Amino acid sequence: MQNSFTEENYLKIIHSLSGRDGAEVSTNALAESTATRAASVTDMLRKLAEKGLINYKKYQGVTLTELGEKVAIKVIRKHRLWEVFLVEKLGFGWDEVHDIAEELEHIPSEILVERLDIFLEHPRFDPHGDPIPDSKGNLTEPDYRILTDAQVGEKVLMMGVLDHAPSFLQHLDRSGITLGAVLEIKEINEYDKSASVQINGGPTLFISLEVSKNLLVQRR
Amino acid sequence: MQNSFTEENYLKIIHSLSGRDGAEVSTNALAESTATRAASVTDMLRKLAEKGLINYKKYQGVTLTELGEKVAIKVIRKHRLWEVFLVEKLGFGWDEVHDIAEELEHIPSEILVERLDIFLEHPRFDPHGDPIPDSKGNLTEPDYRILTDAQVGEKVLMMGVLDHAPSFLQHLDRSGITLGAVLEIKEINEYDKSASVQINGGPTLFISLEVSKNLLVQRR
DNA sequence: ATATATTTTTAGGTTAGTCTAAATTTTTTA
DNA sequence: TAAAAAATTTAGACTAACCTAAAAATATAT
Repeated sequence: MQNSFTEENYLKIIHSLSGRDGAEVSTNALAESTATRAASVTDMLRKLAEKGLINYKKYQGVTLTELGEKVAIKVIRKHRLWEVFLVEKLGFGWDEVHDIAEELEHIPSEILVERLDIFLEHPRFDPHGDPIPDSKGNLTEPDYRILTDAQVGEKVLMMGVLDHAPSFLQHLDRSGITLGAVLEIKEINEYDKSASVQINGGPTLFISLEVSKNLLVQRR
Repeated sequence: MQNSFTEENYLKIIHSLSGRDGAEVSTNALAESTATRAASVTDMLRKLAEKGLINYKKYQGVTLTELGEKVAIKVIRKHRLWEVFLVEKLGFGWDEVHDIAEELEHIPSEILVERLDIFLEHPRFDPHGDPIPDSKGNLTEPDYRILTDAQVGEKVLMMGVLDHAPSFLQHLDRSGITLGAVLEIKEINEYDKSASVQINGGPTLFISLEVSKNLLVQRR
C-alpha cells in the first residue's frame, strides 16, 4: 500500500513538529504547517490512524507509530538527498532548493533513491546541515548548539540552520556565514542580545538575536 | 495557470497519438492509452478544451492547439532529459527508466529543467534515440527509417526504437543491438520476413518482423 | 437506404482532499 | 469551580478525476 503525496507530507510534518522526544502534535499546529484548516486535518488524521501510521485519540494530539516514523524518515531522506543533488550537481543555491525538493521527495522509487545516494557518494548532511537518514532509516541528529548558547570569546563552527526560509539564507550569504565557517563571539550586547561575531578570522559583524537563534554551531 | 499531472499526461499522449501530421485523436484511443474509460476521457476533453489546450468538437476527435502543443513538448522535454539523467548519471538501463521518468516529468520548475539540461550537456537524444526538444520548444523528428524498409546487403546504423517496453529493450540487450550499432542485412526470409543481421561486423542473428518493425535505423 | 454495430457522450455516482459553519470538548481564567 | 475562551471535531458541501449504465451520434453492412 502506497501512501499519497498528501499523506507523506502529513507524516513528514508530524515528525518535524514532534521533535526528537516524539511529543504529541496538535491539530492546530498541523493546520498551520500544512496550510489547511483544522477540520481538514482532523479528516486526514482519522485516515492516517486507520492506516496505522499515527497514534490518534480525539482531542489528544498525535504521534507517529513506528510504521509512520519509517515512512516519514524515508521522505526526509529523499528530500535531503535531492537537495544535495540540486546544490552539488545542478548549481542551485541553498536558498533555492526547498520547494523543488518538496516535489521530488514524493517520487516513489526505492531504487532511484539508492542510486541517487550512490551518485552523490553517500552524503551525510544536506546543504542546510541537516543529517541525511541512511538507507536503513537510521537518523541520528547531531547535538549541535544554538549560537545563542555560545559565550563571549568562544570560537564555534557553523554547522546548520533552523530556519530554511530563502530570505534568511540569503541574509547569511550576504554576511559570509556559510556551513563550516568559524565564528568567534567577540561581544554580546546585554540590551538586545545581539552579538559581534568575527567570521573566519576576517570581518566582524553584528548578528541579531533573531539570527543567532537560527544558527546551529559546534564548539571547536 | 498550472496544469495538473493528469492534464499533462493527456496532452503528452494526444501529441504522441497525433503523430507529426497532427491527425485527430479518438476518444477510444485516448481511453486505451490513459488506461481509463471513454466516459472519463470525454470529461477531461471538455476540460482541456475549456482551457484552450485542445481543439475539440463532440464526436470528431481532438487535436492540440498551439498552446497545448507547447505544454506537451515541455513535458516531453522533461521526460527525455530525466531519462538521460537516469541512464547516464545514475546507471539505470534503458529498459528501467520509463516509469520513473513518467513521474519526474511532472515536477514543475522551468529552472530545474534548464539546469538539468546544462548538467547533462544539452543532450540531443534520449536513451531510446528519441529527440529532445530544445528549451524554446523546437522538436525536430529525425527521419529515420524502420529496419523493415532496408534491403538485403544494406548496412545501417541503429538509431532508435519505437517500442519502449522493457521486455523488448531487454531482448535487444541480449542480442547486442544497442544505439549506434552497425546492422548489415544479410538475408531476408520471404516467408515470414524475418532477417539475418550481422551486428557490428560480429555475430549474425535472426530478427523477427516484429522486432524489425520497432527498430529505427539510418543508412550509413 | 435502412438496420445494425460501434463510438462517443450524458447522467448520475464515488473517493481524496479540501472547505465553512456549527457543535463539542478541553483549557484557562476569574 | 463555573463561565468564558480556545481547540477540536462533526456535518454537510465542493472539485478533480475517475466509474457504470444508458442514450445519442456516427459508421458499416446488407
